[in-house]
Amino acid sequence: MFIKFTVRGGYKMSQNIKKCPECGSINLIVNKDKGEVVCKSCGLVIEERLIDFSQEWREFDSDDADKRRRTGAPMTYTKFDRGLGTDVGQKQDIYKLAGKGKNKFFRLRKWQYRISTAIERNLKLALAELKRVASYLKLPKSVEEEAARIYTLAVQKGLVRGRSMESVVAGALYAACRRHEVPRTLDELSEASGIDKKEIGRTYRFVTRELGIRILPSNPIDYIPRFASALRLSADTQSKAVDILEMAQNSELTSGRGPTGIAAASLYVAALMNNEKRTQREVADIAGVTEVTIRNRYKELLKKLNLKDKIKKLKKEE
DNA sequence: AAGACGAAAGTGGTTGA
DNA sequence: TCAACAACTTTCGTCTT
Repeated sequence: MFIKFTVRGGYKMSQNIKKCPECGSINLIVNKDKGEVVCKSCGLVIEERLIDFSQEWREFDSDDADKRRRTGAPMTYTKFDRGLGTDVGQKQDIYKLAGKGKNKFFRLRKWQYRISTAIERNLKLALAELKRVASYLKLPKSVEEEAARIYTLAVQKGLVRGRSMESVVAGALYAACRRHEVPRTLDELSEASGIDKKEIGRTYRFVTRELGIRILPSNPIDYIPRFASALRLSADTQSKAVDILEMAQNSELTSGRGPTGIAAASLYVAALMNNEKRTQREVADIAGVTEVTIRNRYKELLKKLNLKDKIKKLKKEE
């Protein structure tokens, strides 16, 4: 006989059990509920924990789906109730009720409204704002989700009190970006959310400290691709900049310095070497630092990495 | 004339007493 | 809580291309 089971993905596998290995009988019973294959003659359990991967139902229309599906939408922090909330009815349901039923219905709705506590209402607003800023910055969904989680925790700990909701949202987003290694500068967040840069930094520090979120110092390399594309530099220059950055990190030029400044400087050098020169001002604007900072970093890079000779060589070759 | 460079003074945040 | 401090910025004058 064949015991057929379907593996996820639709791949079908059949296991060929023909007869009982003990008594040789071909009289086998498959008990799907228990997941067993038993020999009818001698009672030997040939196979236990048989797994049936197939769905035991199929859905042909949305009615079937409603009746048979046992799971709902995925849980998400980007909805104020994590996507798990239920509403008491929509208007169209009223017509199915009459008299007493109608009254009950309105009562329930009213109560549900009241039960929405201040926290939930705050979350609702805040998550809308979060969504707006995240999409403005074109942040990936995972970051948005993380930021929502951080914000939710912050609200639960009462950290929003005395601070503006928007600034906490911005702080949570900033933290989420850092954790997911898609750093945005404070300036960018400031522009997107309309909150003062200092304020975002303050709440960011406060929230991460209070929630005990550990955040690694952001890696300058993470900034390279974004800056490079904003400056329309070639992929070659980009990888060169990363090389330079790695060399800089090895000679401990990077510690204690602002990561954006270093990223900007190595991009500037890489562009120079690849004959795709950008002015210091251009790079500085994109990276959100001043020319002076780039100059300082640039100077250090040349000195420590002996790039000066290389640049000179390149120039002579031209 | 634009860009690069450097000096000097100012800013906001951290650290250590 | 305050002063010292490091990193970064702003501003401005000078030099180079």
